[in-house]
Amino acid sequence: MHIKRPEKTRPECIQNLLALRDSLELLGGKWKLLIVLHISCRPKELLHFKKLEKEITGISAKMLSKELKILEENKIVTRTVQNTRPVTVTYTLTTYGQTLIPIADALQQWGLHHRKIIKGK
Amino acid sequence: MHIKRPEKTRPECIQNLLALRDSLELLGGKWKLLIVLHISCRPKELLHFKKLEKEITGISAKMLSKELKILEENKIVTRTVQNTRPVTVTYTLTTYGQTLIPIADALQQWGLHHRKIIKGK
DNA sequence: GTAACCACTTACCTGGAAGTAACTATGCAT
DNA sequence: ATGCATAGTTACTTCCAGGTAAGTGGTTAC
Repeated sequence: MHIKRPEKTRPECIQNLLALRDSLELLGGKWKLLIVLHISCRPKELLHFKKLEKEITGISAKMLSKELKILEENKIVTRTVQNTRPVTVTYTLTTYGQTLIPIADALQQWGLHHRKIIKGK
Repeated sequence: MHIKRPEKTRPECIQNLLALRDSLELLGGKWKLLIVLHISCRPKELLHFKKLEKEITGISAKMLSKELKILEENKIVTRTVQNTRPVTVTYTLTTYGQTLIPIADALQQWGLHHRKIIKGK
């Protein structure tokens, strides 16, 4: 008699869809992962507020400020005031925030591939 | 003499931020990754439109229909009309769509962890 | 013939995401 | 005292993702 293979239903993954909702709620917007990836990619000299604003094409000071505040509240970035003149503020990823890098990278790679599939077609 | 270590700036990743924007534009909404994960987790019998609508808590027929259409246009899901009475329509992930599963899983895991860090605190 | 089921679609509406522009506060330079 | 730089904030506005509710078209069951 033929033993039925279990359907590959991955039941474990369904239980915690709330977790995916949480992630999407926090990170699903237009800017947050972009900011995280930017910070992860840049040398220290480019992590000032003004530099980020210039380098992240299209973002406004208002959005950058707002998003950074949320990221800070969620322990993803650290805000550090430097005693330069005029004062500058640098933003860096926390160790915890660095756990987002593989995810952002993966999404980026996927997007790169997707371009070829969809737009290159 | 001490040899200076290169800053870990990962310059390669900055070039293609457009790709991340693309991914976020397509997948950054409230429902798409949730739908993908749902389809990936469910046995065939639960992949009908009506079943999906019931199982994905909070989604409306309108949103489900709209999102599935976009996913189909992007070659992520396949729409199959079954000749049952009344006709049912099943949605499955394409091979290409399956490349999103690791990403959705990773985001889900991250969200699970994040709950503990932020809300459990 | 009417009621029920499936798979949507259409019309209408609203809250919040996001944009623009101007403004604040602080300190330095000339 | 005027101008410039950093790091934001505030006020005003627009737009659209997403919600609600009702309707459509096809088929079967009674």
